[in-house]
Amino acid sequence: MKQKITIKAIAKELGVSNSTVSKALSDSHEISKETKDRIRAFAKYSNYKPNSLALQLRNQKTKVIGVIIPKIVHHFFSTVISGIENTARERGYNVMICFSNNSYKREVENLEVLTNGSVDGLLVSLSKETLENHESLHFQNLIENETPLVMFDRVDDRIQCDKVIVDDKGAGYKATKYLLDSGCNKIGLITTPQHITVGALRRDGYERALREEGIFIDRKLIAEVDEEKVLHDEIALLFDQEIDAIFAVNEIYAAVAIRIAKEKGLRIPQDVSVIGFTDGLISEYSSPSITTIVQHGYTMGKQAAELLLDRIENKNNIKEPQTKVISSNLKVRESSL
Amino acid sequence: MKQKITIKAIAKELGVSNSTVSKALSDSHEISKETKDRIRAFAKYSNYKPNSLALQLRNQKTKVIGVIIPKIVHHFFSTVISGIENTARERGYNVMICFSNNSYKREVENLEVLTNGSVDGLLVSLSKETLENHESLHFQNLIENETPLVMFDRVDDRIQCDKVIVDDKGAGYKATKYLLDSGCNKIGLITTPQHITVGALRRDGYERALREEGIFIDRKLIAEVDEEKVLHDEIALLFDQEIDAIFAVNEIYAAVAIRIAKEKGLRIPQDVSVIGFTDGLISEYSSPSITTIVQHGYTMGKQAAELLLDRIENKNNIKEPQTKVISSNLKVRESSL
DNA sequence: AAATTGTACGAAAACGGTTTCGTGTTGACA
DNA sequence: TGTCAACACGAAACCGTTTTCGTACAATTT
Repeated sequence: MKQKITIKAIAKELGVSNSTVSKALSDSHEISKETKDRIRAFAKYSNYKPNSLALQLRNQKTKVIGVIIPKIVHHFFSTVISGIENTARERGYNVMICFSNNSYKREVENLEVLTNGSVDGLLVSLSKETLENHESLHFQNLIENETPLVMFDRVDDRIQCDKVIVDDKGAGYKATKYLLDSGCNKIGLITTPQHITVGALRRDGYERALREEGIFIDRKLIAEVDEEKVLHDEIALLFDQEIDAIFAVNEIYAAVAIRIAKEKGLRIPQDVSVIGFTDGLISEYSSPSITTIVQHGYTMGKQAAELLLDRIENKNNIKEPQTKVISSNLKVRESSL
Repeated sequence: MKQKITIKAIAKELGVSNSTVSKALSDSHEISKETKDRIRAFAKYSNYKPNSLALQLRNQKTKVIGVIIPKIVHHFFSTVISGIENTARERGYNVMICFSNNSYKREVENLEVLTNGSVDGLLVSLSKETLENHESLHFQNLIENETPLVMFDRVDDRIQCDKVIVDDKGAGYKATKYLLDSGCNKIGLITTPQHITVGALRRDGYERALREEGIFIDRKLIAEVDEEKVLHDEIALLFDQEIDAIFAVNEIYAAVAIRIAKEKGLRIPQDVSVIGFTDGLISEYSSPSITTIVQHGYTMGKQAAELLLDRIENKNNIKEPQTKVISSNLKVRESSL
């Protein structure tokens, strides 16, 4: 890469001092019109652009926010990123994105790198490993440093920072209630292991809806699946029970459930209704299209970014961490009555 | 954010000079063991970490690569990003991601921001608008500056830089040939308008395969769809013709085609075979699952990043720009015979 | 005893900007 | 003619680090 032109070079070329050039370019009243014109013309001619590193060092701020997410190849997270990037850009910030790949070690590494002065604040969604092992001490340093930090979606309650989460419990309730209202009462649940907070919360909502109707919560109707390899088989077990509906905590589980139902000769939604979670392309384009809880990832990203930028710029000088809850709604499609 | 501890602060605290601290921390032989120990102990105690901005300015390199892509909420691009981030990380680089949102204006803006010294090189996939209007002059400056630049997937041949592309023509040929070999000969094509290079190339491959078999290329069997709103209707028109197979240049088009076929009471694949492009979640999880050309986005990202990092670090001092072609293969699933 | 070498550290420049604080020149005014 | 303000610009510090070079002192060699 060729050496870019600097203020020094301009100063030398035109026989003036650095300060004069700097002031001329920032339209200071201290500089005469003739000098300004001369300097500006030359700067434009030589395609001068201020070196942002130098500015960042001087101003002690980078106008960059760091983002750490579990993975990018994931429809929900990519919509969140989209929301983050958009609001950041609107407010003059850039984003630096890292992926923990659901590994604790990589999350810590990313944290190390990003907090060495290259970002003004952080947006984090915790990795699966971190959640499983309940190890979030690496964020404690940030809190002590008063580094602006906002967690979203996959958060740890023990860390005192701003948070943006989905009303998973409410959404689970909403989906289950819908199935109950449409006449189903043998509702299977396909969820994650309990340490994945979002899965656990959606399950809570499911159970609450059933209890309200006085329906016994049958463990046999609940499948906790984890490993992707045995996904199909584990879900198939559920169909050995007598069921008239399925609530799946993500769209892949829902799609697999539909496939199995078809294999068993069951009609959807006449024999089995299916509701998924996270409104992605699968839900929209498969046939039958899938009724889902839409999660508003874009909104989540937007709100998280706004919360962070307000902290960074100290807009509202609130001290206490706040938590925003994004409510989700049901989008009824073909897979439910 | 609290002021972090600096070398200066350590020096002052211990009554030594900056240079001594710096040297001690980098284990220079110039410093006595006792002094080193004293300084290191204090640095560790006070949780000292070098300010990366200062280092970047000093070393005239940021260890960051910039990425500009049309959009992130797109399975193929997110896999590419994944490949980029992984190889970058392995080689000690971070990535800064921007989205043009398919707008020329935003692409230029992003370029401006990223090339002001904050990145060592750029990875770009052109926006739709840029491709439509054939305006890629904003990249000419980069070439003149000798800024390391690699374009991938959506490239402009007129820009002299490294490129990584998919063998779209070959893939289109491969898909069509497969349909022909399986006994189909009235093959509909669902593609993009001609200015989208990838669509045009896949169409070329389609036409070549037909010509080789001496089959007349029927314009009525080719649907050029663009606006997402009328997607369904435009594709439906194709089914007014007599067809026994569909080749769609992306998976959404394929999914919509399957839906329409089902609506018309056609069985898949017995009555109509369908092949899509870009192996995403829809193809994998919908039922029937969709035969697709898999594009190896991860590999593309990886190769693009490697090409760029080699340029940046001047590994192989090749001068001429090179182009890598990623070949794609057909993944046969349920939607084809 | 003088010269050389080695050790251990400090001063200063450099990266590319901004900003504060002079300072020389001019013109107006008493 | 002396004083003062306004104007237009330059010197230098600063952001946090590395690195070159200089140097004081002690130890060794001649």
